[in-house]
Amino acid sequence: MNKVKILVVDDEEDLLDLISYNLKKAGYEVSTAINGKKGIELAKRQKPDLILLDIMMPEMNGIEVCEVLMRDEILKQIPVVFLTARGEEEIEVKTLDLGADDFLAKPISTTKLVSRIKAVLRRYKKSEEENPIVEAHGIKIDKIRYIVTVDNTEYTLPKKEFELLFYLASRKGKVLDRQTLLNEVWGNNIYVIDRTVDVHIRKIREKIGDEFIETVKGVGYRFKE
Amino acid sequence: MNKVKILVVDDEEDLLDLISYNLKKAGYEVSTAINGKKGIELAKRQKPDLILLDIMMPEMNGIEVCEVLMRDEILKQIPVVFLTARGEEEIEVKTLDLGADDFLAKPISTTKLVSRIKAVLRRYKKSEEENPIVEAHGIKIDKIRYIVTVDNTEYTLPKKEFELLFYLASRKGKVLDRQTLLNEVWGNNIYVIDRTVDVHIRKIREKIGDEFIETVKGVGYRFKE
DNA sequence: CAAGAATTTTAATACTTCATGAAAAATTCG
DNA sequence: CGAATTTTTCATGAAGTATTAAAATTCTTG
Repeated sequence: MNKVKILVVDDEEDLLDLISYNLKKAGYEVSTAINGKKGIELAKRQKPDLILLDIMMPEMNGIEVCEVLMRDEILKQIPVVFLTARGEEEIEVKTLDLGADDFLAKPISTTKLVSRIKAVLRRYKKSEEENPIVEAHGIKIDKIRYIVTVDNTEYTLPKKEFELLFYLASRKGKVLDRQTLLNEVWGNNIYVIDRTVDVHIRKIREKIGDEFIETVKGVGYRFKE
Repeated sequence: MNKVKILVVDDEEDLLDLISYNLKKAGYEVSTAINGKKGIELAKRQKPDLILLDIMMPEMNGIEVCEVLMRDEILKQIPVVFLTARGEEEIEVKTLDLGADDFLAKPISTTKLVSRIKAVLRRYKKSEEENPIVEAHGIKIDKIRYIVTVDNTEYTLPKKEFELLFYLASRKGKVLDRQTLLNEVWGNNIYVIDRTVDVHIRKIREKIGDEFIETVKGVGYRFKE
């Protein structure tokens, strides 16, 4: 449940701030670059989930940046959304084959910005997702229905408890420490003390019984194999 | 083994050739029209499975073409994907009302063109394959007549409410989050806050009773299995 | 078996989410 | 056009959830 990372590249600092602020408010992790070169560097280092790229920039424009990205086997996978000013001349529309995922004309409403970005991300949503139904020892954890079944009794756990259980059960036998669980289930950028995990474990056990999750003292928790 | 037919309408012959070439390569049967009027003629004669429509065209623009198509009982069923040049944001809003299925901003890579078209066709096909009558626990939802029957009492729900209910009921047991519901029931390109879903759910419950749709806190809604 | 360390449990508090009512905006239809 | 209906937004409070702190318990090890 890590936050989605977005890289914004624009030479106008004000706009960078504005966009950054709104994307953060919408729950994204944002990094910014003030020119194309820095943008490429950051992209390589961070591997963001989406790049928002201004076309008109001095030195290296957005299209050039995009061309560089496309040459990298990993970076080429990342969806790119272009920002363009209204009235900018067409840039060889017919021959360009850049792989833009969307275009947003400046100025753009923040609502629209966010929802367009959501739409693009949605299209890219990873298909390599975990199997949504985990079964073992008479327990069935169904992420499609958000229902846990133990010996034909159904339980509805609250979101965090369900996701914690699901995460553990998807990795049967593996001991996971608290920090890992926090990172993976809660998300990287959340500030929560690790005792919180204990309490959730306790609540899960309270509901479905304590034979499924084992404690490994000094290390973490493990779903019974 | 009929090929899927796509009609491309654009006034720029080069672009028409480029798109046509790539769609054919992707296994589609392609026909082209160089202006809106010819496009409509061809659509009537051929009944394509999808229409790719440039917005900016002389004489009759893409929006006008679409409006004509919408007046025809048969043609209105065909999904329309718009091609829009950068900076034509305003137009986009209008086309939403027309029931556009997607937007492609020029310039677009041919790979993306094809994959987006595939996505639209997939989505469209799915809805065709849905059984138009869903029954469960004394409720019958009939999409042919747009009537819901609960214990022999008939209800006529407004469009959005009906479609939301139908969508949920067609996926019994599956938890659907608000964003998915918005995308699937409202459409990809619409900007509506997700609390809207809540209100519609409430109206549905108000009318047919609240035993059918369950709330999964923090996740979404689910039709009782 | 006692001390220290780690976990479990309890309980209090802060935080989220959703249902609801009402009103504004958009759409439909006469 | 204008009234009726539908759709969307907004504000609020109640219910449910998550988090923290702290006390009780269990476990480990010398």
